[in-house]
Amino acid sequence: MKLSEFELDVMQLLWQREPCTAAQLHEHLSQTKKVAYTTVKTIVDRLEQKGAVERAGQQGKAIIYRSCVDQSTLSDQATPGFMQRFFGGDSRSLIAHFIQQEELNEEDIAYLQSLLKDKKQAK
Amino acid sequence: MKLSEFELDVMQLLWQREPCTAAQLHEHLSQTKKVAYTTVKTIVDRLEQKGAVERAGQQGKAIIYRSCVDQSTLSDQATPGFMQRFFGGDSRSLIAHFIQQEELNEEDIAYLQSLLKDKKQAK
DNA sequence: CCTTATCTACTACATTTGTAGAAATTAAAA
DNA sequence: TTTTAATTTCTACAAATGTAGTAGATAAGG
Repeated sequence: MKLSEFELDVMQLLWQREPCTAAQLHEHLSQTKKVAYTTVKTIVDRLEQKGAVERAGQQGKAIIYRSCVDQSTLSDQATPGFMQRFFGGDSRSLIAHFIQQEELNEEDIAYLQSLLKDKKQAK
Repeated sequence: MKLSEFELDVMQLLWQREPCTAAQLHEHLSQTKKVAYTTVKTIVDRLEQKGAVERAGQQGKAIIYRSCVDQSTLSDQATPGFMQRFFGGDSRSLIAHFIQQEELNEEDIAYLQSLLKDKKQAK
């Protein structure tokens, strides 16, 4: 399943607070970005058409939506293309990039170290 | 600078073998994907318009191109959006995902471990 | 020098994406 | 029950994207 950037922004919100209505999604998106309610609703409709979202009931006249794909499924799909296009397919340099650029606390670091250790063991 | 997927595919090739002509790019892309020469040339033209690529001479009647943005600049720009959209902005889970999903040899693992150690030290 | 194969430049078009208004509907309020 | 305010549906449209054809230019070969 291929979703656009805006569609993913909506999915992101939905994953965090589902089930919810288009109005609620609009509410939260508005905090970051000036956007009309109908624009958000259009995106939700497209997500429904693509089968990423489904109706989970009503609340007054408003439709309650819920996701029907999960984040990990989509990130699994997107990951190879991203790695190829921005890091020439070199997973090591991608991981290195993130380790160096991103904020990580001691606990995060310890966790990632343990993952690497496991990875090594598994060989 | 915002480039499309196909544009990035061409950039990727260019970074690996620049400077080169549109015909050479087409040659390599053809190995993976059925695509007309003029399609590739159109993408190169658009990249030139966007200022991602420039002319670096001629070879017969063919134009030789060279990139004028580098991979790290573009990946730095793309990274936050990708992390947000596919991992809810959680860099730790993104890195974890890649460590677990991707193929890494012992040397890669050692390298990444040293980066984490540095990261910890720097605190 | 003329022909030709190749390359560029220009144009075209369907689809997707971001964006939102207008019209129709309906739950809720009065 | 009638009005109203919020929602859904439908429609629209510009820009970006993937895709490629056509026409014109030109280097290279004969």
